[in-house]
Amino acid sequence: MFADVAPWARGLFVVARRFAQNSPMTKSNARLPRLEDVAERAGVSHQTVSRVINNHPNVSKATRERVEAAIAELGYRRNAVARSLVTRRSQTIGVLASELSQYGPANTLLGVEQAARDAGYFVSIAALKSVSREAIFDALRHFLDQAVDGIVVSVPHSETLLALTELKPGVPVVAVGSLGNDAVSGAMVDQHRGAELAVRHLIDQGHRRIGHVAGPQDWIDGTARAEGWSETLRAAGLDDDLLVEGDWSAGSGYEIGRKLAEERSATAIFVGNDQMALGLLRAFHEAGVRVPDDVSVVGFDDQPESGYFTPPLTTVRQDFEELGRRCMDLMLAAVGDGEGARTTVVEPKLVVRASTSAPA
Amino acid sequence: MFADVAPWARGLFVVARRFAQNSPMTKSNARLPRLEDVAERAGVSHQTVSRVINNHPNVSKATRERVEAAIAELGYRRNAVARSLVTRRSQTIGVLASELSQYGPANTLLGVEQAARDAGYFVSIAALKSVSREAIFDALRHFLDQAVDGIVVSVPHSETLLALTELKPGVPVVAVGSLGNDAVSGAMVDQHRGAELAVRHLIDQGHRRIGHVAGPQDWIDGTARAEGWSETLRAAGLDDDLLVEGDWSAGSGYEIGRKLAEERSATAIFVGNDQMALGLLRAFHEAGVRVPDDVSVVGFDDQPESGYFTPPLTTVRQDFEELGRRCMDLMLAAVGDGEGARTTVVEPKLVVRASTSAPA
DNA sequence: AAGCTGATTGTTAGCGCTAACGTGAGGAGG
DNA sequence: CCTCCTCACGTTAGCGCTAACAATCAGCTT
Repeated sequence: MFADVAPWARGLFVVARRFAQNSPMTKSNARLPRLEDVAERAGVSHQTVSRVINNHPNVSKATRERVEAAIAELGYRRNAVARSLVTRRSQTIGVLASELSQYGPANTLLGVEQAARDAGYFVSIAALKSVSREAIFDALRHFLDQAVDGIVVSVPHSETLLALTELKPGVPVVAVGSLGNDAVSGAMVDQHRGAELAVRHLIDQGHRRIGHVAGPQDWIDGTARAEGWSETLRAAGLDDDLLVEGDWSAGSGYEIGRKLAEERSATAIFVGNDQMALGLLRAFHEAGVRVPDDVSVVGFDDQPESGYFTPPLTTVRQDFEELGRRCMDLMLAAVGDGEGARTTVVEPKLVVRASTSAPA
Repeated sequence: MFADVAPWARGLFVVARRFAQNSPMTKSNARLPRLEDVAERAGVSHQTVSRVINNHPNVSKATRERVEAAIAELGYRRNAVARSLVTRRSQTIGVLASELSQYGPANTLLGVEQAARDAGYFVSIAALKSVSREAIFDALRHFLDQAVDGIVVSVPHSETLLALTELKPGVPVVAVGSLGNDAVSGAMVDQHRGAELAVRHLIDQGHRRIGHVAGPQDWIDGTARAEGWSETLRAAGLDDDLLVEGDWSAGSGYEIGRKLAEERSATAIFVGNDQMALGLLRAFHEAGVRVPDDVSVVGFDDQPESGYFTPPLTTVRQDFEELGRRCMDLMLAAVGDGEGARTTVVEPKLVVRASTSAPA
C-alpha cells in the first residue's frame, strides 16, 4: 500500500492514526485527555501529574514512571491555553515587523523565528502594512492580549525606538536594528561599520570621488549607512557631497543610475542595498558606462543573487541568522533574570567581487 | 518638547501613558481590570458585560451604554487567553511554512498574513528548517496546543498533501500550492498554466527547440512547471527532451547556463524561476552568448528585480497577495460553515520584457 | 385578576491548569 | 518515646471568561 509514497512520509500514517483517534473531529464521543484523566489512570492526584510534566523534584521515581506511562498511553498533551491563563505566560514571542517584502526585514524575521524556535519559543507575527501609531499600538495590544512573553520589534524606521521607549508594554522588548536604550534592548548589525568597510575598500583602491545612493532617510539603516559613508570620506579628507536618496527598489536605483551615468561626477558609488545596485548596473549598462572600468559599484546586504549580477557585485554582507540569535539571547536574558536592557551588535563583512577596481 | 519628534509618533506618547498606568510593569498594586471590575463599576453582573462585548442582542440600550462607559473608563480589554480556554478558539491561524528564504514561499507567507489580518485573524508561524515527518508533526501539534482555529500549510513539497490527508488535526487545513482533496482545501497559482504561457510565448515567436531548466522535482511547483513545459511542447508537435534540473538558486542556474552555452542545443530556455534565470543570464554573458539574439530566456515568478536584469527578463508573474486572500477565503468558509474542502486557483500572467525575441 | 409571553438580567458551573497550603509517613535527634 | 523535620503527595482555590439555565418584570391576553 505504500508503494508510491515517499519513504519519509510513511511514518506519518502511523502518526495520523494517533491523531485521528482523539481528534476533536470525532466530535461526539471523544474529548482530549486532561490532567484529571491521566491522574485517574495512574492512580494519583492531578497535581502529581502536573508535577511530573513540570519536572518538579519531589516526585518519587516510581510515581513518575507510572504517570509517564499513563501520559503515553492516553496520548496526553498539556493544554497550553489553560496553562497560559494561570501562569500568564505562553512560550510565545510576538514579532512586530514591517517592510517584509524587503530582503533585509524578511531575513531578519527569518533569523528571529529560527532562533526563537531553537530556544523553545513560538512566534506570532504581525506585519505592519503601514507604520503608524495606530498600527503599532494595535499590534502591541494584540500581543499583550495573547500573553506573549516578549516582543521583538523589527520596524526599521527611525521613530520606532522613540515610540517603544514610552510604550512600556510590561514584557521585555527587543528592538531589532537599533541600539536600544534603558528600557528597550537592541540587536543590530553595525550599519555604520558596514558603510565604512565599503567606502574604505573604494578609497584603498584609489577612488577619490565616491558617491552614495542612499536608502530612505527615515529608515534607521538608511541614515546609518549614509553617515558611515560620509564620515569615512571626511576622515580620509574627501568630499561627501555626492548623495542621492532612493527608495531601496531596483527601480529607483535605475532612475538614479541614469542620472549618474550622465553626470559622471564620481568614479565609485556606494549603494545602500543590492537591489538599488542592480538598477544602477542596469542603467549604467544601457548608458554604456562600464562597471568597474568606468565606475566602481558597491552594494549592501549580499543577497544570494548578488554574485550573479552583471558584473558580480562587491557588497557588504549582513548575517541575519546571527542577528536573530543575538536577538533571542537578549530576549531570554530579559525574560529570565528580568535584567535591564542590553545591546548587541553584529559585525558586517565586506564581500569583494567584480564590480570594483582601481579608477581609470 | 515634541520639536524633533515625527508627527505620527507624537500620539504614541498619549497612548504610552495609558499603557503605563495599568501596565503589569507597575507590579505591586495594579492588576488589569477584568469583567468583574467593569460589572461592578457599571452596576451590572459580569455576564451582562460579557454580553455587551460580544454584541448579544438582548441588552437594553441604556445598560449597554453604561457598560461601554465603564469599559472605556477602566481601559478594560478582554483576556484572550481566558476566552480561548472556554471557547476553544483563539482567532489565530497557524501557518506552517518552509523554504522561506525563497522568493515564492516568502511572499506566500506575506500574502497569507496580510489576508488573515484583514479577516481579523492573527497568525502564528512555524518555519520548518527541514521537511521531515517529525518536524511537520511537531509544528502541527504545537498549533493544536495553541488552539489555532485553522492551519495553513505552505510546504511546497510533493509529499505534503499526502501527509496532511491522513493527519486530520481537527481544524480546517488549507494547503497552499496544491489542489487539496476531500479533507484538505487547496489554494494555488496554476503552475501548469504559467509554464504553458511561457512556452507558448516562445513557440509563437518561432522557437522550435525549447529547453527547460527545472526546479527540484520533489517540489510541487518544480514538477508542475516541467509538466506544463513538456505538454505544451508536445501539443505543438515539438520535442521535450531538453530538461535539466536545478535547485532554484542563481548558482545552479549559472552552472547549468555554462553547460547550455557550450551545447547550444536550444534557441530558447524556459527557466523554473527568476533566480536561476539570473544565473543563466550571467553564464551566457560570460560565454558570449547573447540574450535574446542567440538564445531567448523566460523566467518564472516576476520578482521585483527581474525587470532590471541584463537583459530585463520576460517571466511569469504570480500574484501572491491574491493567493493569500483566496487561501483565507477557503479558511473562513471552513471555519464558518464547517463546509468540506474546496479548491481555488489563481491565474498567472506572462510579463514580456527584453529577454525573448524571434530566433536568428 | 390570573396567566402567559418575551425581553432583560443574574446565577451557577465549568474550561484545564498551577500555586499555595495541608497532611501523613518515615527518619533523625534529643 | 516524643518532637521536629523532610519528603511525597493530596486538597483547595482560583486564573477570566462563556454557556446554560434561572429569575425578574413589563405588557399582553383571556
